[in-house]
Amino acid sequence: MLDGSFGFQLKMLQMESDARARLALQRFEISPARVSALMVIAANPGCTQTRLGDVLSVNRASAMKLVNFLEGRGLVVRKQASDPRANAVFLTRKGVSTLSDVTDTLREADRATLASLSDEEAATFVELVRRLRASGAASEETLKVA
Amino acid sequence: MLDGSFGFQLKMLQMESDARARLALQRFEISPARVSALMVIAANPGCTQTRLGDVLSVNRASAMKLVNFLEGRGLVVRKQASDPRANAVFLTRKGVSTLSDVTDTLREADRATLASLSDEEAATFVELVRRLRASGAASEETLKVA
DNA sequence: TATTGTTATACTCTATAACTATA
DNA sequence: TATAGTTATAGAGTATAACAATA
Repeated sequence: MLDGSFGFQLKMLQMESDARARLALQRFEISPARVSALMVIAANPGCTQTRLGDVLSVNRASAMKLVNFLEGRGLVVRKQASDPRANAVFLTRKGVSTLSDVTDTLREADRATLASLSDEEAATFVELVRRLRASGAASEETLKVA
Repeated sequence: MLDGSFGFQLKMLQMESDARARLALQRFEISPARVSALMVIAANPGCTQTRLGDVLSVNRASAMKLVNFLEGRGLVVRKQASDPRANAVFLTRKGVSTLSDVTDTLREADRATLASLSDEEAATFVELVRRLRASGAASEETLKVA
């Protein structure tokens, strides 16, 4: 069976990782993507929806839907930003505790994904992903054109 | 800015890789996913649509749409399989030559994705992805439940 | 003039379920 | 009964375009 291009291998691995995370998050009734949004808001208290979208690489309209969902769940709130055009988004108390539980669950899922590697190999892999991400972010404007 | 969970980092990296591949494939007017299907058929001449779907982790209906597209482009043909219920899918002459061009293009895109790593690091990364994929395939039935 | 949030709409990819024809 | 292909339909996720309020 063909191994295919590296891009394909990477995609299949990511899908595997996502499926594992989705399964682990079932009891919280939340998707991995929505947890990511929650994480970004937690790390950037009071961020605008547009800024959230930038970090997640989705547009304003999509970022708004994420916030709508999280707000509907009582995990985040919209407050008035210094610029009255913008919303400042914050985690609620419930959002903080939910994120804590969910983070533990995701950590386990990540561990399962990397289970076939030694501790050293896994650390190397995580570090290389981090570096590739860091360098890729620089050329993101170029790619956005696509 | 939050680095987020490993799964999130992996997803962002994959999206970056996919966007790059999509951009590079623009002149062929074909998506990375459809090229992957073409690659699988090339490596498995005469494979059924169901088998194609298994390898790509999509169901029969989705695999059929991929074959419809590739057939419409004249890149593959459906022939009668030994089991008359099934189709045997093959690359056409045009499919072979297109795949060759497209493969070169994708190789460049992959190189660009890994450009920030040294040759040794890139080799390590590719190898670790391959191993993670190989081990994950074993537990695929479990994940499909999700 | 540019930007934020919003709304409505559409597109892509995939899944599900039902049907047919074979095994 | 089980499976391959097909078809129609639905869902998730995202994008685009236009609008109001504000900078």
